[in-house]
Amino acid sequence: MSLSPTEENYLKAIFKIAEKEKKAVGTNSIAKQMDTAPASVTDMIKKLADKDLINYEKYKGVSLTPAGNKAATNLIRKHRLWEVFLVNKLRFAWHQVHDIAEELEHIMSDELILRLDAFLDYPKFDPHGDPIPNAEGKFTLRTQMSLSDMTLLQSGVVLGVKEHQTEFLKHLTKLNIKLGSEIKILEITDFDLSMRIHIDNKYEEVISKTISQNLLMKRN
Amino acid sequence: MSLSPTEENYLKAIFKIAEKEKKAVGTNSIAKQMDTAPASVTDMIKKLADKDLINYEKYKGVSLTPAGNKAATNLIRKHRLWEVFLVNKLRFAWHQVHDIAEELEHIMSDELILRLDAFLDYPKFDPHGDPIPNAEGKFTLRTQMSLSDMTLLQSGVVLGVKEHQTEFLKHLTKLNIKLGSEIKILEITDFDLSMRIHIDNKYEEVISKTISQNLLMKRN
DNA sequence: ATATTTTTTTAGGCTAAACTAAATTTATTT
DNA sequence: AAATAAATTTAGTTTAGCCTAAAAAAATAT
Repeated sequence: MSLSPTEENYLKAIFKIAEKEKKAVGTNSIAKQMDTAPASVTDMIKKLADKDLINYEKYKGVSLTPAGNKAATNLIRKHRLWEVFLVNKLRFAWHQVHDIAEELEHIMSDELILRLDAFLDYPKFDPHGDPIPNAEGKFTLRTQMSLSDMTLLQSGVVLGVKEHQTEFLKHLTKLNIKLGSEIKILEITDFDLSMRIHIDNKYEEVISKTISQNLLMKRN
Repeated sequence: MSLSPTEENYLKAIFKIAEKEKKAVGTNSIAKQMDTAPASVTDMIKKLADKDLINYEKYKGVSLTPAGNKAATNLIRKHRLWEVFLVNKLRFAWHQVHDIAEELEHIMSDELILRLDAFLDYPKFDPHGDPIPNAEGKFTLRTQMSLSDMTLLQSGVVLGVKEHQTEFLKHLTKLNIKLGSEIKILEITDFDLSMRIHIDNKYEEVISKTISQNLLMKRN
C-alpha cells in the first residue's frame, strides 16, 4: 500500500511529537506541527487508522503502529540522506537544505535511496548532527549534552543542533561554529547564563543561554 | 507565479506534441499523451490559458506562449539533468531512470538545479542522447540521422535513441549497443530491411528495421 | 450540399485534503 | 460538584483534478 505525501507528512509529524512527549499524541499538537486546522487532522487521523498506521480512539489521541513507525522513520531516513547529498555533494550551507529535502523525501523509489546511501558512503548523521535511521528504522545513539549543561572551563566538540531554524544556523555560521568545532567555556555570567567561549582555540565569542541550550556536545 | 506538478506536466505534453506536429495541438492528442479523458484536458487548458501559458481558442487547439515554453523547457531541463545524475553518479542503467526523473523534475528549487548542473559538469546531453536545454531554454543542435537511413558499408557513432521504452533500451544493452558505440552496416536484407551490423568492431548482430529506425547516428 | 463521423466542449459528479462554525467530550477551576 | 475552559469531533463547504454522458462544433464522406 502506498502513501500520499500528505499522509507521510502526518506520520512524520506524529513521530516527531511522540519523540518528545511520551504519551498519546493529541489532535491539536498535530494541527500545530502540520500548520492545519484541528478538524483536518481528525479527518486524516481516521484515514490513517483505517490503514492501520496509527492506533486511534476518539478523544484519546493517537500513536504509531509498527507499520506507521516504519513509514515515518523511512521518511526521516530519506530526508536526512538528501540533506547529506545537498550539503556534501552540492555544497549547500546547512541552513539551506531543509525545505528542499522536504520535497525530495517524497520521491518514491527504494532503489534510489539504496544507491544514494551508497553514493554518500552510508552516512550515520545528517548535516545538523541528527542520526540517519538505517533501512530497518534503527537510529544510531550517542551520548550528548547541551552546551548549557556543561560547566566552567570544560570543553567539548559540537555534535549537532537542537534548533533547525535558518536564522539560528546562520548565526552559528557567523560565529564560526560548525559540526566538529571544539568549544571551551571561558566564563559563565550568573545573571543570564550567557557564556564566553573559545571556538577551535581561535575565536572568542559570547553566546546567550538560548544558543548554548541548542548546541549538542560531546564532552572532552 | 508557481505551477503545480500537474500543470507542468500538461505544458510538457503540449511541448512534446508541438515538437512533432507543426500545427496547433488538439485536445485529443494531449489527452492521449497525458492518459486522461479529453474533458479533463479542456478543463486544464482553460486554466493554463487564464495564466497566459498557452494560446487557446475554443475548438482550435492550443500553442505555448513564451512563458509556457519557458516553463516546459525548464521542466525538460530538470528531467534530463536528473537523468544524468542517476546514470553518471548513482550508476543506474539508462532504462531505469525515466520514472524517477519524472518525479524529481518537479522539485522546485532553482538553486538546486544550478548546483546540480555544476556538479554534473554542465552536461549538454542526457543518457539517451537527448539535448539538455540551457537555463534560457536553448537546445544544442547536432546533425544526426537514423541508422535506417544509412547505407551498406557506411559506419557511424550512436548519438542517441528515438524510442525510450524500457524494453527497447534493455534490448540495446543486450546487443552491446550504447551511446558512443561505433556501428558499421555489413549487410541489408531487401525483404524486411533488417541489417547485419558490426558493433565496436567486436560484436556482429542482426537488427530489425524497427531498431535501426530508432538509433540516431553521426555518420563517420 | 447533406449526412456521418470525429473532435471538442459542457454539464454534472466524485475524491482528497483542506477549511469554518457548531456541537460534543474531556479537563480544569472554583 | 457545578461551572468554565480547552480539546476534539461533526457537519457542511471549497478547490484541484479527475471522470462519464450528452451536446455542440468541425471535419470528412457520400
